Amino acid sequence: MSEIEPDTKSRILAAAEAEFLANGYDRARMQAIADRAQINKAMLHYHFRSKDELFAQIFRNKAGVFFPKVEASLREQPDFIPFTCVFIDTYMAHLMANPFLPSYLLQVSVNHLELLEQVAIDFPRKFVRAFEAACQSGQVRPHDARQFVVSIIGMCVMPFIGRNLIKGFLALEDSQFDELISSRAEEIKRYVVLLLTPEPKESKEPSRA
Amino acid sequence: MSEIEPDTKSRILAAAEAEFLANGYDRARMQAIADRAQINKAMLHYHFRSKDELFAQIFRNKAGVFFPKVEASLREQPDFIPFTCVFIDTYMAHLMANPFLPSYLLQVSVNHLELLEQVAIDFPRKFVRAFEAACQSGQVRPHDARQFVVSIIGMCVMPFIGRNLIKGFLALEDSQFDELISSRAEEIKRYVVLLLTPEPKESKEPSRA
DNA sequence: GTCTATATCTGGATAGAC
DNA sequence: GTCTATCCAGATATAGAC
Repeated sequence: MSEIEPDTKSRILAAAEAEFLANGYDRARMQAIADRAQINKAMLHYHFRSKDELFAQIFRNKAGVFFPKVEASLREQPDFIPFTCVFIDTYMAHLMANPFLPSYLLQVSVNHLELLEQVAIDFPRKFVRAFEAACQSGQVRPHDARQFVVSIIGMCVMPFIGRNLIKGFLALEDSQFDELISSRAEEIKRYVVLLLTPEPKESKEPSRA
Repeated sequence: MSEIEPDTKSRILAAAEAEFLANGYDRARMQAIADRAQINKAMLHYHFRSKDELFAQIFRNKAGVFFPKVEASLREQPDFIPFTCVFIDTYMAHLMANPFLPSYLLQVSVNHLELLEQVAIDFPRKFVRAFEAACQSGQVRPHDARQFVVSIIGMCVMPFIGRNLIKGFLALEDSQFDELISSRAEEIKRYVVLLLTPEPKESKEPSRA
């Protein structure tokens, strides 16, 4: 009408995003998306050929923004530890802004693996290389880089994919849970610093037999 | 025949477990389960009323074994850190024996939340309480217990729910990935020890031999 | 208990008028 | 571009013979 309503296509995208987020790909219903967008089911197929295509479009949009932004935080820096801390802040900020992404990625990794390949994501490997360099230069405590990456990702991502589970297990209210998420970056950085900081050289302590 | 083949019902259960693991609840097909069990589709409905019922049965079985076992590792112990290490070993061992469970739990937490409530799982809260006690007694470095729990779970569970993702991101072969999983418990325990060990007040040696 | 055949239902996709 | 009506495949579930 006269309102500055977003055009149909973007309404559909927003509606689909919400529906996919709420229910996951398999349980998401084209009808429900149409309802959310307040249009007819046929319009979905007019603008996007299929459910698959619709999902792929959204995923590409999101991933195309997300990964470059995260990767931008990976600019070379002299010190690896603060560099990692920046990465964690960036990563968590983007997750909080796009809390659906981890679940999407899991979906994709099971149902639409080919989509992943279209999005070049080499920053994990870059990270691993940077980590290994830092290990050798003695900047960080010697450590398996891949284990470290898995730990970081796991700690960051867990609250987003396991929201219901965690809330249930720990008997948390929504507000408590959101609070937990918002202080999560600090928590993870604490781990990182503790884990990576090399033991003082001349120490009297036995270097963990 | 004359072989000591398991009876139909258990064959179905095993087949269904495999199918649910491979494809998740939504993409699991009753026909595929029947094929795996080498019986007819109708038999599934004879022994278990519906797909939902079949899933629920499996879940209850598994959860009924898993949680008590894990909980058993939570016997009171004098020192909280070794106690946590034992917990991690137990937890990871059970995950490796039941690699589908984390994905199941996620499924359930989205689609079948009511199933979770049937399985009494109060060990996370017990753990939190034990943790807080240890904090106050100065046995461990002061710390947010719930954040800690989320971190542990995330680190343990990540490789099981994100197998494809991790393999893709880090460009790992199956063998490398399995190796990563099998040394994972050690990795996590290293984090735990570093994080929980109180800073040496003045002493020359941290109380860990 | 086990099968074959079939009913039923759901949901993605298309045809065609406007 | 938008709608109504419809198709059709795929999947769960049931009927009923053996």
